[in-house]
Amino acid sequence: MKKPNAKDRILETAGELFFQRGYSGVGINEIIDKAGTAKASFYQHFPSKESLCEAWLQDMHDRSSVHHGELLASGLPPQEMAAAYFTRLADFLKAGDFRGCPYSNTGAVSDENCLGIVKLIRHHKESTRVFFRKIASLAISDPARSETIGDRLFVLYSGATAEAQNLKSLWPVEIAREAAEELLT
Amino acid sequence: MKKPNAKDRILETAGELFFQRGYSGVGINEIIDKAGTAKASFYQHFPSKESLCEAWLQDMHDRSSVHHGELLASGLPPQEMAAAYFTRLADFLKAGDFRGCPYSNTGAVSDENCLGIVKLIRHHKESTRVFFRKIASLAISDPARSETIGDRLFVLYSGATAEAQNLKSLWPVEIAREAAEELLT
DNA sequence: CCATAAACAGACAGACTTGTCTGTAAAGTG
DNA sequence: CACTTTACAGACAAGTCTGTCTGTTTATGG
Repeated sequence: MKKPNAKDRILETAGELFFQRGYSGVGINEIIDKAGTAKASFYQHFPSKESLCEAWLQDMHDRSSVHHGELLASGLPPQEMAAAYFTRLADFLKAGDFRGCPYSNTGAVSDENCLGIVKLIRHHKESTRVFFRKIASLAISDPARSETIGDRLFVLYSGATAEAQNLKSLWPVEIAREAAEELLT
Repeated sequence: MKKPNAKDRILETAGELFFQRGYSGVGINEIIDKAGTAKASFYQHFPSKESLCEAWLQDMHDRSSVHHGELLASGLPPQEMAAAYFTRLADFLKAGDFRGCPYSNTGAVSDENCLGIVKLIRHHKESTRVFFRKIASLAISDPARSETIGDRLFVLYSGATAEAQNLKSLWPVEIAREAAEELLT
């Protein structure tokens, strides 16, 4: 009988629900019901729904940073690094019922006065861009060219995620993976 | 003093608002207020908010089909065709305050029981994919290869649109345009 | 044992949502 | 003029949402 504290349960439950149905599609009441906490407990830990969303995005970003770091430290050749990344992306999308990128999905519904959320999305995306640039720099010696290729990998990754969601299919990820491997040759 | 009929005013107003703030971020009341119609008039033309959204998506799809057809019939060499497409995409995003792809944004907030909306999104995306495949077929003789390149153009286009929205910047579109030109060489 | 902190339950306010309803006014058509 | 279509105005229902509040229970440390 695992029973983490209320804050962790809320964060985990909210994460699943936000991911599955989107930030605007989930209400506080459902979150606390599914997490088994009282509303007062929720507002003791999070001042608002928006701040809960920020905590969720931050949490995911930290996890993905770890993953990026591990992959970069793996010593794999860059093509295989990219291939491993896209393979893992495919697994992630399939497991999540093709719900796409949580950051992009959240950005699509948060207006510009959600400053904290917008900033977290931007920060994560920029950090992902840097990750791809690092992969590219392992395969391409010319710095300017490697930055360009890294950015292309980033755009491919984003498009693959978005269209896998729209089309509920994995072929965009396969296409992106192949393209990435060719770019890194 | 132009005064189109109520249905057209509703459709136009809703289109602007949906695009700017997302399907779930705009209510019927605001739409009819800004369109200057009564609620009863709205429900005389559209059985629900969802059907209004479908009409909007269909309307945009029809317009983009015309644009795709014109570009394909322009007689331009494929690289220039793609370049023109991405240039126009950049203009569109800039003019729309980097609100990204209306279809993807709508898909991010419509659950799976919005069957009509989901179908329209898929249809538009598949049709855009076909458009890029046609461009690729003008540059690449091998059919299998040209389909692959077309799909890559499609993924690049999607990623460029999504990340221009997230980062509020045009560089993803520039990157995608350059990559597209290289793919078609 | 007792005090303090944390989480519980749940009513409530106030503002929003979509959609229905009644009734009125204007415009076009015979 | 009479009739029909179209649109107007706006109250209303029934439900949702976030956030606040009061009060009770449970657990933990001294």
